[in-house]
Amino acid sequence: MQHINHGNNHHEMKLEHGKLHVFANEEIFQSFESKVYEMANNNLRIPRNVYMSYTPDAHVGVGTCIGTTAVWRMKDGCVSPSIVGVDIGCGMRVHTTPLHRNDIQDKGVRRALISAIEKYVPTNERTNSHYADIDLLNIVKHGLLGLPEKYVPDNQWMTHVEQSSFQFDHAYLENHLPPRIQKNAHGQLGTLGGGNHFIEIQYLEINEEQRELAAKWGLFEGQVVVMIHSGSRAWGAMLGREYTRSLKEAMELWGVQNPDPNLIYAPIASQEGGAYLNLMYSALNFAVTNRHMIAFGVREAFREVFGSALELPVLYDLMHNYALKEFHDNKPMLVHRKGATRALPPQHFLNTPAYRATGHPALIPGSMGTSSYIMIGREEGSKNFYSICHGAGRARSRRATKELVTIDQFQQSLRIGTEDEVLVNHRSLETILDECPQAYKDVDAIIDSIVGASLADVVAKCKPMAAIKGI
DNA sequence: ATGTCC
Repeated sequence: MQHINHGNNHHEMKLEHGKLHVFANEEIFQSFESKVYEMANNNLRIPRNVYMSYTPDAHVGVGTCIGTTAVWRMKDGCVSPSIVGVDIGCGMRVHTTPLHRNDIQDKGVRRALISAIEKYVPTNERTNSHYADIDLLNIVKHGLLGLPEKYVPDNQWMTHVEQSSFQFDHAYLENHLPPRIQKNAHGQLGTLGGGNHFIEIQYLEINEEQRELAAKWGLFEGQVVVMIHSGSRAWGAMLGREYTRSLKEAMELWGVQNPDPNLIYAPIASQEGGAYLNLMYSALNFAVTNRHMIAFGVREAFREVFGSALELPVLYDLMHNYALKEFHDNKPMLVHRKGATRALPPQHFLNTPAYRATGHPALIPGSMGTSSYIMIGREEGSKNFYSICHGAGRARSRRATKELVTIDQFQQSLRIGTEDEVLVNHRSLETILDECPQAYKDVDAIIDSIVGASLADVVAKCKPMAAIKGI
């Protein structure tokens, strides 16, 4: 495999079927196993790919590595459900509070917040939605624009998001809408889900060099913020599965060959490709609304503890599993991000108007017990279609983690029993052991890779004080 | 990721 080191944590790998760019510092670059290059090589066989890259958090996934940015032209390109990933529309959201970390240092206060959040945000609702007056069809068709006004505390909840609504041809939806999926999905609106999804209460450490920008964004040293990580729940998973099956059948019919049976794709212009894109947009609408409603519940919880005058403005909401039509060099491209986060620099036209001048906050979670980050994109990010990492990235499988790490070690990483303890909603850590920090790469090395590659800068570090997880 | 498999 021919390898060009461009310096600044930027590597170019010449694989059999095309070029792969890798953004990683030396330590992370050396840690990549050969399987991630095999996967890239299979992905590069998809016709007319114009760009493919890994961010430093890249690791093996189904069909495609998590941490992939892959681009095709709209006019003759392909769309791949495998490069979007199974949790369509999964993403991050941060709300600020007027509170200082000292206000919630008391463990009793933090426990009260955890209980209140659990009351308003079910982790795994299986009965009826709390929100009987929300019309699911309206949500999947129109995203945040489909919400009744009473669920929008302030107009900035509509404007401080990557995208509030995704438009698509609703005919595709109406033809593929099993009633069972509708019922399940409605019951899940505003619920957290399991796996790596979480709600964390954190406090900020502002990067001195970005103090001006932090202030513009309303951030201050020691500020309490709430970080939310969730996706499209069963809606995206079930429809995604259905469309993966239909694309697979189409590929067999067309005689398309790929060594990886889990790698699914179709031309954007094909009926099947178009149908998938339409489904995907409905899932993005569900996902952004789901995070909005989770935040709405978190706001209720904070008001229960601190009084009903308290407001929780949204800092930003953005996704890391999707395929978006974006203009790059004035040409319409389909940019797939699977475990990759858009980080646009100041003045870039793709910024949502509220963040046009400053660039938007790029929200990067760490793992339980470690720091998360609020970043700002740089001009140089154009070399990677403005993609940066989506988190620490898994270092080992759930199973391997459970075999390797003890409960004691997990407790230590949460600093249980100290002043610094990260309080967790679970009484036993056993059920979420596969989410311990030891399951993930070192997030600081991942961020170092991104900063060293000049893709983005750190605005604030977010230190965990309490974590709410599903199972 | 997902009422985790019909």
